[in-house]
Amino acid sequence: MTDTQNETPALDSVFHALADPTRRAMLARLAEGELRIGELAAPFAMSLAAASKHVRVLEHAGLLERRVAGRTHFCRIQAQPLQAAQAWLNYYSRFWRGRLDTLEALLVAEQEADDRADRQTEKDAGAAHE
Amino acid sequence: MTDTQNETPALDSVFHALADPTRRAMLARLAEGELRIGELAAPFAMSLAAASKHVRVLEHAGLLERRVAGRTHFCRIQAQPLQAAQAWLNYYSRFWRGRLDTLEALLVAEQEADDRADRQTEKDAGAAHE
DNA sequence: ATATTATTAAACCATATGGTTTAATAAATG
DNA sequence: CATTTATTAAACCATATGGTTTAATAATAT
Repeated sequence: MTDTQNETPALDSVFHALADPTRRAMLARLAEGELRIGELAAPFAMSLAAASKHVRVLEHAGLLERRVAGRTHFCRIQAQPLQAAQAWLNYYSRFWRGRLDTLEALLVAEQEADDRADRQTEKDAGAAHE
Repeated sequence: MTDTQNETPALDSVFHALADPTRRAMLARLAEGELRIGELAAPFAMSLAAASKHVRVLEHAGLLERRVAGRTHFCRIQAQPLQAAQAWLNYYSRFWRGRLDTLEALLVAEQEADDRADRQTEKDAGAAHE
């Protein structure tokens, strides 16, 4: 685990940005290509000003880059910061899965011990039979 | 893309829960095993009540399960909801990476076209020379 | 029975969030 | 130049967040 205190502000803002369905939908659309603020806002039942604020949240999280061309602002996704979030999730979910695996391994080991015991008794029974 | 509207409330609460460093640190510790609320709260410079609220946020996001034994509450991680978050991140970061790859492929293709053109003119020049 | 311990409830506070509406700014267009 | 278009700024509002402190609750321990 690299840290948990220094890379943290980025994670804060990235996870926070992702915690809103409007913003996730915006990112989803941006994955297909560059969009103007107006286009980005269009699908949502909210004022342009509100959408504009969501864009800024994404921008501050580093998930979106803005290119101003005249009076229109073009937005493109910048998914690099997602990697920190992914890394965090992967690390801890692996940790968790590891724990589950350990548990499962224990159960399997128990089961196998039982199986061996069963086979042994079968064999014994068979030997007695033969 | 499974949806973007129905699985969304879970994503909301999971990402929101993860957007706070205290809660991430709590999860990190829980990855190592079950802890009481008091133990979970100990490392943080905040009241027990505040920590207790963080625990509830994690609980509501489904990331933490509480087992009450007498007066003490034991918490264990329940990382299943992380998978939805992981899935979202993986899907879109792959999308993004795909786009980058496409862009890169275009640039490489252009470069190769240039190279071919260069080789051609070299060859022509060579032929003229010979 | 009384005290101690583990945790939540309640009331409160400052600040953040997600919206709105009404300007303001600045660029393209008739 | 006047107007329309694209976007943000500002002021405002309700509710949420992350804290605090001081009870309340309930289970142990003395």
